[in-house]
Amino acid sequence: MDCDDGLLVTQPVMARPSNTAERRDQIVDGLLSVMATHGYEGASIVAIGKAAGLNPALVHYHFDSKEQVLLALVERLTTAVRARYDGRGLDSFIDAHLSLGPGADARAVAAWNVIGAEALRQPAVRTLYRRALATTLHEMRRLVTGQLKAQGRSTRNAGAIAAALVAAIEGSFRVAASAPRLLPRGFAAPMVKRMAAHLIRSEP
Amino acid sequence: MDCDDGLLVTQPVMARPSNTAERRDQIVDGLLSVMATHGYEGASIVAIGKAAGLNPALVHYHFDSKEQVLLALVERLTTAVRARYDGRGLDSFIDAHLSLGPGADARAVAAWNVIGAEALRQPAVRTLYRRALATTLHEMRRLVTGQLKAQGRSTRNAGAIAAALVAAIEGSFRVAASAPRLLPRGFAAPMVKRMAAHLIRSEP
Amino acid sequence: MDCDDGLLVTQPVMARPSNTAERRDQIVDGLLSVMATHGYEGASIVAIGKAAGLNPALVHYHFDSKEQVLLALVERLTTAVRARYDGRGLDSFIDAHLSLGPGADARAVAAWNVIGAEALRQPAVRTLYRRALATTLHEMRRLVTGQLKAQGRSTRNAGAIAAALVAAIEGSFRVAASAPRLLPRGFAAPMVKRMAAHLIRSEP
Amino acid sequence: MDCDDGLLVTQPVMARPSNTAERRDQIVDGLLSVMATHGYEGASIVAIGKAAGLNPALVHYHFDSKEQVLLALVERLTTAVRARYDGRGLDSFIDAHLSLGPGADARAVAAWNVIGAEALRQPAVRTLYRRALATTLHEMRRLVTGQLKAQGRSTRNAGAIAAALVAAIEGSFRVAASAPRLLPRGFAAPMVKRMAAHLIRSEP
DNA sequence: GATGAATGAGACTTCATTCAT
DNA sequence: AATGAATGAAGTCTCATTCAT
Repeated sequence: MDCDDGLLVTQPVMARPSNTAERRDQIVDGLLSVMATHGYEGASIVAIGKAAGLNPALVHYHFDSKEQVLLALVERLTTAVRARYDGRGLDSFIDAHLSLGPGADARAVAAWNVIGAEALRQPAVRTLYRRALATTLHEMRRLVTGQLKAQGRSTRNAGAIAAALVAAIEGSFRVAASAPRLLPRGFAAPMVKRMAAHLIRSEP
Repeated sequence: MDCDDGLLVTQPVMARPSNTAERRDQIVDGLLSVMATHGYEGASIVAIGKAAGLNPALVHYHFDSKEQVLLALVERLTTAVRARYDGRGLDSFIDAHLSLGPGADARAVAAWNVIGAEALRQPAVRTLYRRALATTLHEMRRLVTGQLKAQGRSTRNAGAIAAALVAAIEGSFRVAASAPRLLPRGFAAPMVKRMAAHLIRSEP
Repeated sequence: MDCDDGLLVTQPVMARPSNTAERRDQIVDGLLSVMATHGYEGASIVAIGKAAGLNPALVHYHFDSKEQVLLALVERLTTAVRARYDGRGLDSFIDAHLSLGPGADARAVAAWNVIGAEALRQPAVRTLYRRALATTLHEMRRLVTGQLKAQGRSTRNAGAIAAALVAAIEGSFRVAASAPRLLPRGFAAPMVKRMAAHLIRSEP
Repeated sequence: MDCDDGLLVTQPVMARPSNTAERRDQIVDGLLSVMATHGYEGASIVAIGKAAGLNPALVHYHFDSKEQVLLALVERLTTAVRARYDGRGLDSFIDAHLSLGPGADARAVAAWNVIGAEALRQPAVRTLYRRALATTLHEMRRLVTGQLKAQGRSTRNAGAIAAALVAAIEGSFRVAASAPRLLPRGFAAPMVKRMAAHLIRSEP
């Protein structure tokens, strides 16, 4: 039988199991909810706490600042998109972004718009947001170039085509979040995929 | 002793000529500038005043509230787009929105994104923003339907095509405002026009 | 009769006379009072406002931050001492610091102690506090050296003598503020002057 | 199975040997360190814990409140001075306070200043601080009176002389803590001893 | 019209303290 | 004894708005 003589007792036993990961998730989710419906200005710490079902002061126990919560949310959203993409080509990539399947989340779409606006104000957010856009643009261009080459076409306009497709995706979020009732249901993914096909096919 | 030279006879004697219209313009322009660079949260009354070169207290002399300034800005932006459209068809409509000519205003593009986000929080803004989107969608659909008919095609998908084109326009704003250096210069208008042509031509 | 044609009307008339100087004085005085009795931690903005008879929010209208108020107080105290010194020699210098005359202010004495402690925490306070000490030390040394020379004595120890005298002065504040009832009234100035005379006279 | 080797038989079986005394010392030392460099405001429980190398929550296990830690520190400092005094006369008493020997501790000097300021705010601290001052004053007066009598002089001014000497001691702390580089090294003890000798010798 | 001052509400954040493991 | 989590109070500061000149 092991006899602990107390010499290593200073940092043992994990007196209380940590639930930080879980709580952080809750809080980020609270921010997501509030932001999707009330914008970033409306997302006060108190509101976040309420949405998360937690005491507002806990937010600052698990995050250093409100900005950190927002950054965590940005990462969650970008990670989620990446997770939906299975690497199987342009159409799949578009679908992953427009999230037509069960992963669809209206809150995420609305929040993404708010983040785009908040990127103006908070340099750290801007950095993450731009990085996300850059990553998307880069991958889109790679996929477009691939298809162009496969069809023996010029890749001169690959950049512009990729940019236009990303714009169409981002714009679909915008429009969908702001005026959901004005739009045909599920118009986005098929249309963007058609756009992609046409733009590629019409290159020389 | 009368110092008024009498040219402005509709004003009561001794009164200064009203400069309200001019001041309101200055203030709205101040909001536009600040919002484009610091978001709506960063657009305090003091900041607006500074950007407008006016004493901040004047803002509340000429507007009842900060929200009123924002509404005036929304109207100015939508009016400007409408003014650029000469009514000569789909391409002209797209150009008017993507404002490639001398009317281009990076501030307006950025501000429009912020307004889209702020629409979540302020019902009055939401109303104007949705109305602007609805107007654009409606006109776009009219133009698309016109071209489809002119080419003897089905108009069943006119709504989805219009929505996709508007999304591409709005998305171009978004992407352009957030990551101007990642994009080919002036990619937007030609690409969206190509998209429009292809989508229409591929309808049965 | 002068007829103002309105061209220079943009920044005229001083619509409302500024009372900032007066208010700032009130606020600094409020801090002085609170700090003397409740230390710096007890000097919340609300407490300062109450002591000054002003709305607490006004503090931030007239000062950028609480630290600025403290800095203004430090400057007021050092200026007051300098103002009491008429430049007439060592004894006069000592009297100016120990403020035996009508300029005496128990609050200032207590506050000076608190400032000395707060200098540890706030670099800006530390800078001012040290500068004040340095100025006093420098002048004290000049005066001591003058007397030593006048008496044909070595000035080798002038620095140590000056330091000891300044220490005695500062210590008198400390002791007086903390235990006023334990001390003989008005003991400080005569004793420090006697110390000065003796230390000088006993140099070789 | 018993792991306790039985050496600490006064403890209940299986219990850890108490380390409370040691932990309390660590915590008091943590406060001393933090307070010397960051003042009392900067001495949060977290900061104390970090300085002590302990989990912050332990502070409240070993002390009822933060104030109790401060009181323990005050007692430690006063006890230390008393311990350095060997009861052999005025010079020895002065040396004990100015702690020129190996007992010197810059942290203690700085902390003592902070305690003097904090005495304004916390009645319990004030009590201890005043008691310490009173004890020092009382002993100093006893020593001064003794020397005066031994030299056949009037003891009328003994109180003022003692007060001035205590002031010089306390002031040396102040000045030393705030502007160490402006002062001749080790100036304090010799100068105060010289002051004492002169003041006594010049009494009638 | 113009402007300095004033105010009440509310934001984020820190912190001593208590609780639960 | 030790430690992660939780909480309520309070602090500084910002801001839209109103007031007074």
